[in-house]
Amino acid sequence: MNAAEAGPIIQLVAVIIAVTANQPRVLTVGEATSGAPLALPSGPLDPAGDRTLERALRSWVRRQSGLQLGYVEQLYTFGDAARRDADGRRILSVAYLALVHEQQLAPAAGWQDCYGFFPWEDWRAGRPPMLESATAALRARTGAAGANLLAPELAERLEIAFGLGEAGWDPERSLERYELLYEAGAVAEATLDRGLMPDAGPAATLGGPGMAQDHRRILATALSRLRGKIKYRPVVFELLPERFTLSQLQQVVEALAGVRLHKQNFRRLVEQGGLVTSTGDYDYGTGGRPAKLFRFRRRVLRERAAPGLRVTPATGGA
Amino acid sequence: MNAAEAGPIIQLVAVIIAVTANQPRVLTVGEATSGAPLALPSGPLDPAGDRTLERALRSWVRRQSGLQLGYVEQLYTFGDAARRDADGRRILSVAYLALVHEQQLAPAAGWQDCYGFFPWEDWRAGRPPMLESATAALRARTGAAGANLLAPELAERLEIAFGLGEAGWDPERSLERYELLYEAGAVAEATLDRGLMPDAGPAATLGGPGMAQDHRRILATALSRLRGKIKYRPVVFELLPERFTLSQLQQVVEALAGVRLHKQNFRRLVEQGGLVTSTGDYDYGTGGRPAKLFRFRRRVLRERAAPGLRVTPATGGA
DNA sequence: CCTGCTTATACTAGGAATGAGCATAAGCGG
DNA sequence: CCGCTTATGCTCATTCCTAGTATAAGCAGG
Repeated sequence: MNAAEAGPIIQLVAVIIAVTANQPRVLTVGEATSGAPLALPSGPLDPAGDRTLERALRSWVRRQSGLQLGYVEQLYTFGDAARRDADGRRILSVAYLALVHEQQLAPAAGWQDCYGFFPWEDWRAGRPPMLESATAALRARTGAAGANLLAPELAERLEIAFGLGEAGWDPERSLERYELLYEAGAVAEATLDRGLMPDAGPAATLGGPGMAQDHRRILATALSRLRGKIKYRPVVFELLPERFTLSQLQQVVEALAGVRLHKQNFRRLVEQGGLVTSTGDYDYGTGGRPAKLFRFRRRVLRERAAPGLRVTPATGGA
Repeated sequence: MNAAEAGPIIQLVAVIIAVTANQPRVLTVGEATSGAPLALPSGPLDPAGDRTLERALRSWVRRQSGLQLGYVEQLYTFGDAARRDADGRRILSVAYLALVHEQQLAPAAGWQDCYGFFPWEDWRAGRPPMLESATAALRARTGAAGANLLAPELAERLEIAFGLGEAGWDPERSLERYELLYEAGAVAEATLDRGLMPDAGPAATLGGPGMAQDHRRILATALSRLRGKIKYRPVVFELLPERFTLSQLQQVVEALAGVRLHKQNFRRLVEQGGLVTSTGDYDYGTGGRPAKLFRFRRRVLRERAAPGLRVTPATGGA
């Protein structure tokens, strides 16, 4: 057999996340000014040289962008048949999620606001208005499915993903939401990928121009994973400087979860949970009473099985 | 460039789990009687035919074993340079986790007891005795690292993975435990893979003959994932028949988590949590008072964000 | 039919964790 | 000193969990 024809191309994709100025950011390549869509950084696997996939990723990220990645975890492997390169060869992408500290942020690089790609995911200022049009488009499709047997199942997925039932909005389900919108043709790339979706309807440009190929789906996968993970593993600290105030910590968590939290309860959770220790120092630049500076307390890993930060939205809404 | 030389081979691997007679089982291929090590079922990705990786997996599993898979999720992609086929070509394996109902169990197929591969993971009858030798081997290695800078970090990983600190035993960390044992040369395949581990020591056959290649690592990954997932998604029901008693449900959870649970509290959790509804029927074959038969209540997905089964070990220990 | 065994189910006291809010402290600019 | 800001401390009612005790309802054997 001919391996040249048989084997898909293997690609590594990096979703590199940082939080700056209360916004989750993702590193992209391609200029935003030109018409070319933004893309996630990706690179090859050198089958001869790289001992592990993760090492391969680290090495070309460092070469390409100068970033020395710290926390890295494998995210998902994307292999749908529609993924092809210019020559029509199938591409298999192994995606990784990386978290970098704020100061590591290379100044010139293309950091993009994550919620620019998913405006409906940020509830920090209350329920995002465009959710109405999004769910309306989806409901229309459910209705359109009509006599189709898929309708009730679709309706259930919709209800669960967008928190229309008693469960309410679950930040973790961002991937499911993206997938529903994609299937409904309500995001830009959906209509490009398939011609078979005539009911694209009015909301075809939800969330801006999207990204190259299926990179927006990869980013949605990363957001889901990250939002889930902060609940039971202390990954937030990978995004913060060595020393931080509790407000900073809370703001990073809120930025990731896209939800506001109750300040006093958050503080209690973090302090009583043993996740941080006070350095004796203060931050005087808060604009009010100076804030104690803390650092992550590694020992908590030995003390508690699942040390994370529960994200229970504050009642106030806004 | 020559794609035939450059591209690794892509393989799909299936970890197919069922629970029968209170034991988690995994489907394997290769005869246990001969000396050939057992392997997880694996198959190719047909780049021309299969639209998605998951479909590809489902189709060759059905052809090979006659099993029609229900619940399937992607597990992890394994791509270390050491993974090679007979011709020395690098293999990239995309592993999937599948759960099947007990009655789907093909009779003749090679179902193996999972804890045969990881005897230290089953705490249902109390702390497994061989843990002593395992941790002893690991401690020896930590000690041996001596002046090495790695020592404290290794000691911390050991403490966390095996629950030596206040946190106690965390069923979810089965992969970390396997990896530590592998690194220490305390499982059979470790010494085979590298010659560079002289201090294999006395415990070199922990957990029996192992599996082909790195399949035991893949199985450990699956166990970790599954143990984690039952806590926040109702996946257990994929392993049970349509109707079941609460004791059956509890036994399946216990089998997966490898831990005993408090009966009354488990019942309350499940019933008050709205995870099940009573069918009006009873199972009279329990040997005692007849047990109500329940079924999974799908609606809970709409009502609760993370409907799962917390696994808090019962105090009794044994 | 009563006894003793089994497993299933009901209920409860005490404690810990959680959700929501009030109150106070300590900077700053005027 | 006033009024604004942000940070921090504390309370209180409620829910949830832990670890039990107690009761129900089968079966086998005498």
